[in-house]
Amino acid sequence: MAQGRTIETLVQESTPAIIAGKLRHAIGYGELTPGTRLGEADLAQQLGVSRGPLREAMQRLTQEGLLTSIRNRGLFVASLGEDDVRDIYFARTAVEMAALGRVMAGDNAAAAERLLEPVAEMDRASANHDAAGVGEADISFHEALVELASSPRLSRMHTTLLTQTRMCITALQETYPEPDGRVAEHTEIAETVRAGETGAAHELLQAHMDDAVTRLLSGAPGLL
Amino acid sequence: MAQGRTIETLVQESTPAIIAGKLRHAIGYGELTPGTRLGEADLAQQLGVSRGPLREAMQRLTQEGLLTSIRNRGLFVASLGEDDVRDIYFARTAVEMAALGRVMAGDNAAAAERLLEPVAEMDRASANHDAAGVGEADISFHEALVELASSPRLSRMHTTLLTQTRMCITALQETYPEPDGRVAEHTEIAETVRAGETGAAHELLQAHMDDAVTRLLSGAPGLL
DNA sequence: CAACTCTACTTTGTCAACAATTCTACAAGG
DNA sequence: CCTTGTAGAATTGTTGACAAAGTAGAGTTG
Repeated sequence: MAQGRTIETLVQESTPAIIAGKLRHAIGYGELTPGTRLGEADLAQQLGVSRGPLREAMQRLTQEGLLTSIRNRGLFVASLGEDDVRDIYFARTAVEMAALGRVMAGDNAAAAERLLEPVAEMDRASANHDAAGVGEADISFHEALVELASSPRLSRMHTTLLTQTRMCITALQETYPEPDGRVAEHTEIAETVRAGETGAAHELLQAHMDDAVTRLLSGAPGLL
Repeated sequence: MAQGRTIETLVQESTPAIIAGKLRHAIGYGELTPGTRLGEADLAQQLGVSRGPLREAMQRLTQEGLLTSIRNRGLFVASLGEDDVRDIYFARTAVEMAALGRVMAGDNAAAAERLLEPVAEMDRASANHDAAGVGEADISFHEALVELASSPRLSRMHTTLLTQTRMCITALQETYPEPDGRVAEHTEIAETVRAGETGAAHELLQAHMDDAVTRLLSGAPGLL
């Protein structure tokens, strides 16, 4: 991302893109909870922009599936039911399995090193009993995995899915279990990558995903 | 989609969504070729809407990656280089392989029937020497495959990828080879699904995708 | 003759006002 | 008492106009 240039790139990204990023963050971290109605006038004033650019940004998020639009009634933060949780992880599995396959066709050692960075961060956060930090490092691990596949389209799709994953995690933060197990799980995946054991790595990742779903759903009897 | 109701649903989709659909179609079918600059005033008048809704629609397509935005200079139809073609098919493979896996965990016979519908259409078009029709049926086959997985997120991601696939096909329509082979290929996949031969189906689909890439790239020495 | 500068034009980015629709509250009737 | 109809208020959808940035061309200068 930030390529240490002498002069920072002049071409700034468009205003709607910036606003969309802020909204995406707010939604992912629970500042805007599912079902919330996004009043244009309020939001615009809050963000210091006019309604025009804000509406453009919201269209982006609608396209991503983070907002649902009802004509003449406004835009709402998408609600996630049990089916949605299952679908999010199903789609994530599809994306990350493909990424894993491509990564393991390349330099396994380098990939493992890269993957162990967020694991170390997770370990650190775990030692500090920082539940949010553990969650964030978890996300970083999977983000790194997909980045390593260097597929722009896979990464783009994954970004949306990760935002929705954050929504799930934020909404059910109490569900977070023993962090030591998570550190071990991720370490194991990284080490399997290093060893080049393709089949095992895929199985571990699949199990990791299935675990997450059952954990989330067992902790969420009602919908989000 | 169309659920034969007595009274059709009253809530119409938002204007930006409609416009985005039209633009997506125009881009997919080559009415707007890669690199084209989209002047707002012209397009708005041409579509019979004002600049506001049009801008909102274009933000959607930008989010999808169909348009690239350069601040203060306008929006351009995304150009597809060789790397993009490879990436499109890599992402499509990820999505469709996952869909295939889920489909084959269900009713294989029903799935095969559904998949053979576009194959029949392809055969018909092939008999009429209708190259475009063959291509469209090809797309329909893969669309049906993903629909059968009934995963909203996978379908959404796939829609974008199919638009980009159409761009490739449209840009290199001359590359289309003997349609008989294509009919056979798709038939084989559908029949393998019916037989429940999971491993074989995945291998066939993978080969099908790889073929498509090599065919597209061999026919496209220059970029699109 | 090439390169630079300045001017005018076109286009995008942003904003504020108007029109249309929906929600809320309240009153009337069965 | 519940349902139905009707105003008012608030919000979204759309349009048009203004300001900023970029582009193209002619003119000038080395």
